[in-house]
Amino acid sequence: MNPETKEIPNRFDFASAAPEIYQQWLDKGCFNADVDPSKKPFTIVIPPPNVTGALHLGHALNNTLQDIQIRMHRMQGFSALWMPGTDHAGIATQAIVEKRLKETENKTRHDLGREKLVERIWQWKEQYEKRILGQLQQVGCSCDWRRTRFTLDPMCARAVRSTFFDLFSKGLIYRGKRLVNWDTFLQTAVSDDEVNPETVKGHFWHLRYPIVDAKPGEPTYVTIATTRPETMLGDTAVAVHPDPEEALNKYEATLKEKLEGANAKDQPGIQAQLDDLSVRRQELLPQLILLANMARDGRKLRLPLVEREIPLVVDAWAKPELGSGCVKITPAHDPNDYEVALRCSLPMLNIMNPDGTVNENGGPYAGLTMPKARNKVVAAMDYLGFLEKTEDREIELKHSDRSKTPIEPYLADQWFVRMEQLAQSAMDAVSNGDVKIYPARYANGYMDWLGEKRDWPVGRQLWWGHQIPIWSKSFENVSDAQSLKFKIDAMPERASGLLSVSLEEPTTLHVCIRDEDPGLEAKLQSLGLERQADVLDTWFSSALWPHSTLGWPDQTADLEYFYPTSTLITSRDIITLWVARMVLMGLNNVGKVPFQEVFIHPKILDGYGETMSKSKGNGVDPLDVINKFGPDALRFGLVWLCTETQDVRMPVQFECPHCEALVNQTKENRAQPTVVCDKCGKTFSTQWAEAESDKAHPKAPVVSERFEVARNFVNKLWNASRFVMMNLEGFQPQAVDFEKLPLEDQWILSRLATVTKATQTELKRYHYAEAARVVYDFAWDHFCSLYVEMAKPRLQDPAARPLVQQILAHCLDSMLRLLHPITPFVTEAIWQELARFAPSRDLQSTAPPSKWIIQASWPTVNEAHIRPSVEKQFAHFVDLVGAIREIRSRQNLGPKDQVPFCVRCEPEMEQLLAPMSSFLSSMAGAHATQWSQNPTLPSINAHVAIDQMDVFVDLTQFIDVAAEISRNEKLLSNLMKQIQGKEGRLSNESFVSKAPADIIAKERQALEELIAQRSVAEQAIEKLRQL
RNA sequence: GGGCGAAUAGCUCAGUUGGUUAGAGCGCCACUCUUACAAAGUGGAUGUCGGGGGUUCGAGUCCCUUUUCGCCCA
Repeated sequence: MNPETKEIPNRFDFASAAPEIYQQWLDKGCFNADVDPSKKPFTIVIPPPNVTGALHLGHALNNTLQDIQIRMHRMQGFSALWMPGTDHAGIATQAIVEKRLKETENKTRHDLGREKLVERIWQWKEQYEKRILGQLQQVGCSCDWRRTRFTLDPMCARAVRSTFFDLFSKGLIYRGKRLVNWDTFLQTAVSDDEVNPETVKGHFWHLRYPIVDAKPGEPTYVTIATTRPETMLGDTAVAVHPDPEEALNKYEATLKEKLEGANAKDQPGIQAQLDDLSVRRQELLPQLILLANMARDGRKLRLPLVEREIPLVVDAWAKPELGSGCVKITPAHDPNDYEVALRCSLPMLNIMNPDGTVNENGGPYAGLTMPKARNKVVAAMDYLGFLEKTEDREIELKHSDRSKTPIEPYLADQWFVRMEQLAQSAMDAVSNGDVKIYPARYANGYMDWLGEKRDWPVGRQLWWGHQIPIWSKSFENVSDAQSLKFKIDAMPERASGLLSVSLEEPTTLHVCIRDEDPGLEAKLQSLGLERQADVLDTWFSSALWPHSTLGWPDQTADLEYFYPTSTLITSRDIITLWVARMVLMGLNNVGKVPFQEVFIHPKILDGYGETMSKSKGNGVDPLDVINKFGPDALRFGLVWLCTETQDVRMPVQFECPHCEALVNQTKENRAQPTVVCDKCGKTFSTQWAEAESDKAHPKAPVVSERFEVARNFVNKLWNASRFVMMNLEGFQPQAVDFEKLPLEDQWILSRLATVTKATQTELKRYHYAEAARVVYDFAWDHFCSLYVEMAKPRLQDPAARPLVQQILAHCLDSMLRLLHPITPFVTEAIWQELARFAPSRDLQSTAPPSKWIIQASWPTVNEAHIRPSVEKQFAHFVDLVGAIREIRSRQNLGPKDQVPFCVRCEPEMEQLLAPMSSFLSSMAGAHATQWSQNPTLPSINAHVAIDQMDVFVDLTQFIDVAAEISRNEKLLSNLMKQIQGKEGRLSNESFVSKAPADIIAKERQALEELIAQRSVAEQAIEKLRQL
């Protein structure tokens, strides 16, 4: 043994090695990517993590996948830029800081004021950005850290201003009244994408509104039904269908059509609806027709409680087939009612304050929260006799994703981006292939969402974000507005394109400024214009990420060289919110798509198929995994599970801090503050521990045993390398003539070339798990279990030794390169060691490889080495070893017992395998006595039939008769089953007449072989029984 | 209600255009501390491919239907 190698420990000490290696990469500037005309660019922009908190396992997966592409392309000679950064995440971040403020200081944001709050959030950002970037570094991410950006930094801010100004000038940004989802807790509008419907228990209240001056024969009241009775305070009409009879006819027709097409199970339900319809026709229709006529006459209702007169109107929104056929209209608090109000020119009455209490329009109910107002309204209506009945009902209630509180629909001023053209451009980019989405099925959702072309509400009533760069003023009359507009149009900044102005009908003026310009802002303020308080939706700045980070709006060299980026790797839940918007903004701003490919990776779920989250207690912190298994195991483990079709399901365990046992996490124990270890019986605490008594127990990290496979693999790689290095003493690089190599060398080189090719192909098409599997099998099964085992005796032979050393060194070298993108630390550590023993080891070139594997070149595929015939021949050897090993095991032979065997085979096989006899001795503990077409069989033997060979192991010394009989019987029954199947198939006339000839021939041949094997087995049993 | 996806060994997952006896890792059983690795080695056991129909000489794979689960949208 080489004395030097004694120093190599038999475990990779990742805890001390990884940070050191990472620091060296940093110091050497290995991650830096610059414009280099001699290279092709390869660019990825990171999906910027939110600065709301620490990274979770999903981030670890996302970033590992990116790092693999970056490292591979860097090795392939690209100028590989990975652009890092974080996202300010408007609502989420502000919500967290506000929550903190409330908990620790019992203050609201209004106590602090805008400036102070924003200052606090910056502090939070600094803290978490540092933590997030640190985590990425521990995972091994090779980002160009010099370029780290933040969506709220000056560079991004400039891009946001330019974009906003451009869209505003093109008339693609406008302000309108829209019904928004109002979060009364955060006091901001949230987008449709940020609300979740939840089914809750509620009621359906039937209320009566009296008709003013009902004439004889007319009803004295109308009945309406609602799930939100408090909104009656804001009612401005009641609607009835203009032609109830026609509407019912239409409804009946659709029901009948549906009935015909329905299956037996659904039919009764539809029939019941039809029955209900005919009752309606008789009992309700005459009155609805009457009410429609009264509405046309301009008749009024008296709205109880607030005692307002409101009109009865006709509108098709009132469905005669539902409820009473009449519907209350609350334009300011319901999207459908809002549409009705527009059609019928009804007033819109807002009854809610931003904090979720009833405002002065609610009369006596002003100041109450909406739920309290509901109780009072219902009680009062009941008291007055206007409550007809109350039904229990399950209702879908929208909840804010951020605050988890119920949403109040609410009419407010909102800024919108007009999506018609922008959305179309992003759709075209995918349909014409400029942007390719993998896996392709995700293009559907992208297309459907963009296809709706819904205008994008971009304003948020927050303080944390890019403030909308618009100054506005409303006037009493049109002429005042016009005259100011004239004045502003005449300003020099207007002519130089720094300012744009638009008039919102009828009398509001909006001015947008392109750049941060305090002088100009002051000028506008002196004209009485005031800046909009709202900030932009977070996704507005994220949408610019691929070009804003490269310096746009300046035409920088970076932008020219690195844009469009090569690929975007992200998770499926933001395909619409983020990916689609990046495409349309890139096209609008730069005129080119932001990336050529998009890869959507799986989500990580826990063992129950639920998404991991801190609030459930099933989240796994990547750092816990790194501490236990190492960064390479974390990465390899994630990649190993990252398959095409399925989400990653990962059962989660607590690691007992007392005994290190893994305790399965259940839905019960993951919610407890303390858990008792089922191995050592001691108690440990979880993330929920708050009481001092609970906190006294040590906290258990949450990990997953899924990473054990990867940890073991890293260890295998480490030790295989250790073996190679231990045996490189006296190594001299030598030229190798492939054609003259022994079979085993040709074989491993053929495997290596094939695996190199496959790894590269699979990684390029984002089949990560497949790539990992290919290298894993090569390293473990082909290299370690076979080639290294065969190398052991050869290394003892002075004649063979130099060649074996050369092949070992070369294979290890290539394997390290192939694995480097997935497991960067351990490969770099081994690479450094290997250079001490074999500074130059390439088969083709004598030039020493790069000092750092991160900068080494990607292995090239040597097509000439790919030999299917060699691999087939070698398979015979592997079969033979397996056959003998099986007999040995069945006979319970000790490892030192050498058994003789003979083989019946053709001369070609003998030629092939006889030279490999020595390997059979070392690997199977067996020596061949004969290779022949007609060997003399040992008197007591165990027979195994393998492809083109009959192997007879001489058991004269060892036989365990019972074991051998039972082995043969089992074999026999297996053979019988197969023979039966084949005979059945071959006697089936239609198979013989219809199946292709080659398939039939194959079946026939297989049958013959099986029959031959059957008779051998039968004879063997017979013979054994006689002993 | 609409769309997408999944269901294969005890667990987590592969399975390319339909074609011998459906694979891997973990776990399990047995035997080995054999001088790279016990986080290892060798061998072994384990499946009505969710259910039901259909197409085909032949279906885990294609078609229809159904159940369950997950995600997205309304």
